[in-house]
Amino acid sequence: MTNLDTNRAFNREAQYAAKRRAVIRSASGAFRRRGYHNTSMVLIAQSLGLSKAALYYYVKSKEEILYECHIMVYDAMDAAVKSVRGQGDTGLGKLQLLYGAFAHLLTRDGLGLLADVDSLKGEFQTTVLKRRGSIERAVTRIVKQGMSDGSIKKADARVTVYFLMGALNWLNVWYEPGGRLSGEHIADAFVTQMSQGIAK
Amino acid sequence: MTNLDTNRAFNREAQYAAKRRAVIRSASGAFRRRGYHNTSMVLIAQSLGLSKAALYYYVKSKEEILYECHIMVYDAMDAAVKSVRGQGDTGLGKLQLLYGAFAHLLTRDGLGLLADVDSLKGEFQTTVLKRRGSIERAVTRIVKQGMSDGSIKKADARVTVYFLMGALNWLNVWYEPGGRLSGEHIADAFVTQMSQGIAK
DNA sequence: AGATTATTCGACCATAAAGTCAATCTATGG
DNA sequence: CCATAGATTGACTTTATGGTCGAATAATCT
Repeated sequence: MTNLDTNRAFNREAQYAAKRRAVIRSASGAFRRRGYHNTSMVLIAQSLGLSKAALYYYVKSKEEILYECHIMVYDAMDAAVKSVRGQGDTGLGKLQLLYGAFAHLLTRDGLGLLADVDSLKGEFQTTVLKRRGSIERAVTRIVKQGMSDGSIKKADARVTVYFLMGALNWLNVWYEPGGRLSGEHIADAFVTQMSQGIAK
Repeated sequence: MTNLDTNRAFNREAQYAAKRRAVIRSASGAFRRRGYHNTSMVLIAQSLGLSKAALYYYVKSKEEILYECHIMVYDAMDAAVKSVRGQGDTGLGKLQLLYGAFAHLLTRDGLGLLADVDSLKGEFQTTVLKRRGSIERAVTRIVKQGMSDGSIKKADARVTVYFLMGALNWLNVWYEPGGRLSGEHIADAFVTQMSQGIAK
């Protein structure tokens, strides 16, 4: 096996992985715009110039696509959580960085939080709920930290977090990529609004 | 035709209307919990102790049920908007009343904002979007009023409103009637958070 | 070039769930 | 107690769509 061989083989795998990702990304957009159940496999296929059958070469089921869409977002969010570790002096400072990062993910980066968790079954649903819970807990932890260090006003942390996450989730419905409002603009506005809402 | 007749006839109609409402209400809850597409007509029927066929005596289609669910919420919200007319001295004061009323609707009163607008077609969808737009415009108007009278900090009113409406919409996902958090509690927290987020 | 493997497709199958309908049961009025 | 209108049903049809499969095509290796 020559070096070229492994390069080729690698290329193959990379090609496959790239196309698989393309399927997920394309579906993700369609799901966000039209909803999971209003998006047929044929439509996803067409938007990629493929036949429906070809899709199943890259993916085991429609549900798996939805699952991967969720995972994609939560991976990005986990990365954001990790990236603010150490940064930001107070809890509020940390939260500002994190919340801004979230807003960027969901606008500039074209990712979309999906609400369709109920369409996932069994293991898929369990995992996704776990991931969502994990994110929420991370945010809650920061909020509580802020309440301890005096940067955030004391209140029910759970409600606070749900309030903030809700605003983010609603982006799916109204944010249009390339529209009047840029991701930066929105992220700024959200961070400001969030900060003032909870700062002490 | 005696007086009794008209009473009876009225009773019939009232009975019919009441049962129809029961169908909508029951479906509304199921839609909120499981999602529109994950809720079959058979399930709705069962939860009312009826057969699926009987449902179609009260309702023309599943889509019509979804439509009515939306309308129910928007009617309630319109009423809330009307009820704060005249009340509240500043824009912020008005908004506090309204936002609290909204939060109450969506918790205590068991109504649920649905995001499934994409599952509605044609006239149905148009109307629902119109109603949603109308509510958003009403809220925007109040926010702008607040920005004029100095009670609300100047910012992009549209983004502000979306932010606030998003937090409300997310209630569907996490609020559980009869759970640890009462509707009152949540409404209070939301109003506080909202106020501080935008007050000058 | 020929063999082998990766990719794609047309045509089909399976099924869940919406929607229909003639027949039945139930209440109301005379 | 019969007649009529209201209410409900079981059994059926229809349809949309997710998913499968063997064959065909394209790419890669020796």
